[in-house]
Amino acid sequence: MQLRLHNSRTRRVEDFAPADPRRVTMYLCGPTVYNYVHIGNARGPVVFGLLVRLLRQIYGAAHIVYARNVTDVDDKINTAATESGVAIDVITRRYAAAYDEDMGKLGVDAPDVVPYATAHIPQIIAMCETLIARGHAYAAQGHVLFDVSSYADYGQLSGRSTDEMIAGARIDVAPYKKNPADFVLWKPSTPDLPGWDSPWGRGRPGWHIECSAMSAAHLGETIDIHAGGNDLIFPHHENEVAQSTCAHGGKLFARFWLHNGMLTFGGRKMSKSLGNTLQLHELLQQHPPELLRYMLLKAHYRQPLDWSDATLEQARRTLDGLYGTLRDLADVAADPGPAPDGLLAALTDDLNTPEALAMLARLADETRKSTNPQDKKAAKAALLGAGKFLGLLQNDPEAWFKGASDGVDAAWIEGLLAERAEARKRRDFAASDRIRDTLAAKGIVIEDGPQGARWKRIRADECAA
RNA sequence: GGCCAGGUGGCAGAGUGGUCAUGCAGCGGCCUGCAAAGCCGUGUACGCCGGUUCGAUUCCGACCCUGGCCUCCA
Repeated sequence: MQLRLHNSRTRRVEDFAPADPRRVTMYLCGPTVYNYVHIGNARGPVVFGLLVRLLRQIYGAAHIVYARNVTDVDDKINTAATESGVAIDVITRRYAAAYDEDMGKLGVDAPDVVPYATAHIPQIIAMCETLIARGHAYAAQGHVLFDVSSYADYGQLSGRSTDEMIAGARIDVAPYKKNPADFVLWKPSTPDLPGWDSPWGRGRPGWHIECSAMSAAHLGETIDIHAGGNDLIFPHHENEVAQSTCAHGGKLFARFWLHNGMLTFGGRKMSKSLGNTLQLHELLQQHPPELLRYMLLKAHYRQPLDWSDATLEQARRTLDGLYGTLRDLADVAADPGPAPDGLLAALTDDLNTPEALAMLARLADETRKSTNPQDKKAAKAALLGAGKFLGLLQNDPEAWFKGASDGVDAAWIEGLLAERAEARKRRDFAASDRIRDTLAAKGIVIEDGPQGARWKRIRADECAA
């Protein structure tokens, strides 16, 4: 099955083949750990994490090296530390740990390597020195700046010319810059802020050089796939290309560039500066993690994806349907099978998760409709296998419907159900319906079946309807 | 203003040069004491205007609109 991926570098969907199938390398720009991330920040790790799962399936897990960095030196971290009066390393450790934990809840597999910027200062300094030695960077007043005019292809990835950038530069042009578009590789630090000794005095790295240095350190000079949000194309990825290519004697930096679309909220990009963010950490306390994951896979990764209560509710009902199938067929013994070919076909087609999700619906339908026990079991195994690959449908169906304990006692429910069963046996439907109403008032819905009644929780907003 | 995406049925969201996405919601029916769940059935969808074509939602061009980037940003 040929993997096809949209390459931002060529702006086309292309057949993917790694430079070396025994060592497939991929890098994703990870978080800056100064606070909890918002749900939009989770889209990249989730969708590209799924791509890594696919790569591991195709090439073998032992042949994939996937790095997702942590930026733990940054102005925003310093600001957060100053404002909260908490030490910088406490801040970075706290939010890096929270990030790992929350990603785990979202079903994101751990990367093979998680490089920290502060653990790569020597490599960063060395890369700066190389760039200076090769005439691509210069030192000025304790800074090291990349000389944009030294790299003819600057602007190619983002599709802009250097002239335009200079003409339309809204950035403050520092007096020590040769060219307004030159960007910082290294900058001086003050005694109260994190800093490292360097040939240019005590300082700290600029953001862009960190990713170049870390990807080179762990993945080599040319990597197969570099992924990130499309808001990073310029300047971050453009600068990475410039730094890495120039430091490595013109070698291609990333063969495939993958960019995910933005998550929007109220029609605008979810971002801290706009103030329209929903914290992943909080959402995980309010909703099943799987529901959040489903939401992030619902649209194709390059499309914008709008988050709203309405779409969240739709997604929940869709998952209710799938779990309803699994609950109805709880007595069919089946373990998750291998990922079905159709699922892999959808995913190898530039990670078409909507098609993959449509397939879950078809498999669920097939599972219900199968009359032959063998077919039924096979269909359920396929459904569970497809779900497992996507990181979905692995919970106990009863638990999905009954939810976490939220104040309604299960024993009390069971007692009322027993009472109601007696009433129905007497054909005392008035009493029976009274009990149903009592439970409905608590958000419990009864479903009568051949094996007796079962129940599920619904959300408060459905009670009235 | 420049660069880059995108506009699909009530909603979400794939896809395709000429019979089907899929899900949610709705409607009709079956089942049920009544419901719920499930089942069956159900919808002249492809921003606008031209062009190419036997035929375009799908290709080409113009236009309108939306979003992203151009400054930290997944």
